[in-house]
Amino acid sequence: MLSLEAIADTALRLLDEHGLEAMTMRRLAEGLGCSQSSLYRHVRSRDELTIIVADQAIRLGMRPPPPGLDWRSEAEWLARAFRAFLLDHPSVALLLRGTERLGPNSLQGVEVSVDRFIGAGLSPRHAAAAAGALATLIIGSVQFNLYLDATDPGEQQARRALYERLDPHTHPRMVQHATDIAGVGSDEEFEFGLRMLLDGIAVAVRSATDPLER
Amino acid sequence: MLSLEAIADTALRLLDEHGLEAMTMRRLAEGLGCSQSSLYRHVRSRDELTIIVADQAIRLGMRPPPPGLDWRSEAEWLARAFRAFLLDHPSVALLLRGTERLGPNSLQGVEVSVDRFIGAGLSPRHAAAAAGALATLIIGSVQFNLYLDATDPGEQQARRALYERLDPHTHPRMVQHATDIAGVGSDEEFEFGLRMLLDGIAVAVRSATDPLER
DNA sequence: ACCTGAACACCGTTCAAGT
DNA sequence: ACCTGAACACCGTTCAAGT
Repeated sequence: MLSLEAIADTALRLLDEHGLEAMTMRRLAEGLGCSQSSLYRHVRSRDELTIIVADQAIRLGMRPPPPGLDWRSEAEWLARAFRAFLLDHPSVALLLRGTERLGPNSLQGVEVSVDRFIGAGLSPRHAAAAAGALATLIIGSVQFNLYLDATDPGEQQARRALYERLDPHTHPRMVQHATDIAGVGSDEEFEFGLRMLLDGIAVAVRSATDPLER
Repeated sequence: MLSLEAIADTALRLLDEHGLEAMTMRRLAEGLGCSQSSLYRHVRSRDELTIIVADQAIRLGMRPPPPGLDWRSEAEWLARAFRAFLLDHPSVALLLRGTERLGPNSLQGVEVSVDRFIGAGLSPRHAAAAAGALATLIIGSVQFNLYLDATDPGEQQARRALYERLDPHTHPRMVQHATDIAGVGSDEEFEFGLRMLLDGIAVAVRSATDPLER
């Protein structure tokens, strides 16, 4: 017997095992042992399905952080946990386009983020903006590095070679610092971006909570 | 007579006028007055085409900033200019997945960003990471808000209504601050994120250039 | 050597026809 | 009332056949 949950589960399995292009209505029906047309009884369209699957994935990717952390450590913990989940399920990252923003689990994520930033001392508007910027950084950093594995020395080497072969007149920095730049993987980029963003938020928190500023 | 440039131009036109789903090999061939198969003479696959188009779009989106700006003002200028370009060509944002990273124009963008951050005082590794984080924020902020126009009062109102109707037990902040949170559009989110990120980078710049730290 | 019509193996979606 | 086979209107890609 067909249910929305069963459809979402099978879709996630197809995604993980065979990638985004395998998440078709035909293969979904085959995996569930029903006809393609039956799927449309539970889902308006493939687009709607991807929104449901994305929201479901967000539920799976959100893990409660250990208690007792300050706002910054907790933000780091949540950000790293969700990023790790996406790295484990790379095709899921391709589904996250903002369209799933209003799903129940996404809303739960916004609630948690906004609550913590308000707790830290930000205004509701700033808290919402900070939560959005953080989510953008997490999801974007996975999405924009999906097919680049900088930990693979072969790929790193290939990038370095490409940079070194550029015209030193038009790309002096790339040529000069080819090894350094090629060596910056998505982990390092993410951790640096996270630190910068949270440093900036810390500045905002201080100026919001500093009695001299009020 | 068919050329890669003509193909990329027509693809961009299709994207702008009719969206991503219109960028098909068939419609491309029709627009160019050639057969579908001819396209494969210039392009290995549709995937390769999207990479070429993405890189071409990056060229169009990069405008030289006015001279004389300090590193931070220049970063803001470049970020806003590229974001404005993407908002003008929303479907282009859907193409940017990191796969285009090694195209000639993307490499030019990395060169410029890295050069400025090194000029500000960051190490090459940090400069590369900062450039990557900034690009992620710009592109992600457009991508994750593509179908949400928060300046549209109807949509803002709908979001507020949705937040207000949530269970106050599980979503206290969303209910309590529904108006505030619904009112934060992608512009505000982007500007806040940009400020936070650059504040954080400013901290790194100070600690890298401060003689006491060396 | 260059080009392409037609075909192949897929898609998402619909709907008349079945039970 | 519920389900689905078959069809429709598309895809990307290939390749034998033409010039």
